[in-house]
Amino acid sequence: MTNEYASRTTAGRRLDAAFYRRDDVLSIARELLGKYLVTHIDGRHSAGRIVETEAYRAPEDRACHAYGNRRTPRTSTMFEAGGVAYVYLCYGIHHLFNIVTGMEGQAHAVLIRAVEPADNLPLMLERRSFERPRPQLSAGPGVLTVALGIRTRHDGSSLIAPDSPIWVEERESAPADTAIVAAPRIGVDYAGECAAWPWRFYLEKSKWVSKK
DNA sequence: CGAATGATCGGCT
DNA sequence: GCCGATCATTCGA
Repeated sequence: MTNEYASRTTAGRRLDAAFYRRDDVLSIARELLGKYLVTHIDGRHSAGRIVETEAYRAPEDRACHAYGNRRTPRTSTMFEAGGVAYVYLCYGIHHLFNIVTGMEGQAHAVLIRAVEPADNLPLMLERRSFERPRPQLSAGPGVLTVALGIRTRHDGSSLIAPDSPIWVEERESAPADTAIVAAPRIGVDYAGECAAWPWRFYLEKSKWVSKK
């Protein structure tokens, strides 16, 4: 793997429109575990192995920003065809990265909650002002975006286009179903009964998950 | 225009 | 475990 921005060399198979543009966001959230989130941002390459995700699905999901298929300037990205980034500012501080899925008009998305450092660890440490790797480097939706250089300016960015700054690729065989835990999502207590739905998925044995 | 509110994090008790 | 930071977004007046 190279760290040169000019090179688009990949270590695996980039996920395509057919992967993202499916109706079942829960399956996609599961299948993203073990895939690699790659960024070429500010002329620099980095990547992390996805170990924790959450699914959000309008219209019935009260935790989803597009609950009831509510279209606002912010949520419009979620209604695009699958394969683009939905990035928004949370608590005025944190940039949270989601992957839009489904067909155009379906507001479905997968929040990436944690990654294990994969490519260019020194850069990820630098972006977080860390001396040495430890889980807080990239375990959590607000910190992994810092480690990978993702910001709200990437909202709406394609994950499919050949020159896109962010994409996901497959580098290894999928984890066994028994290695995956399904649990309620984090931080959505305001969402009533939806808060209990087990739409959070993580690799049970990973040390890089935000919360067990 | 004013006010409320977060799909979080890190520091402090 | 608790709590404040910090601001774009949203909604209501």
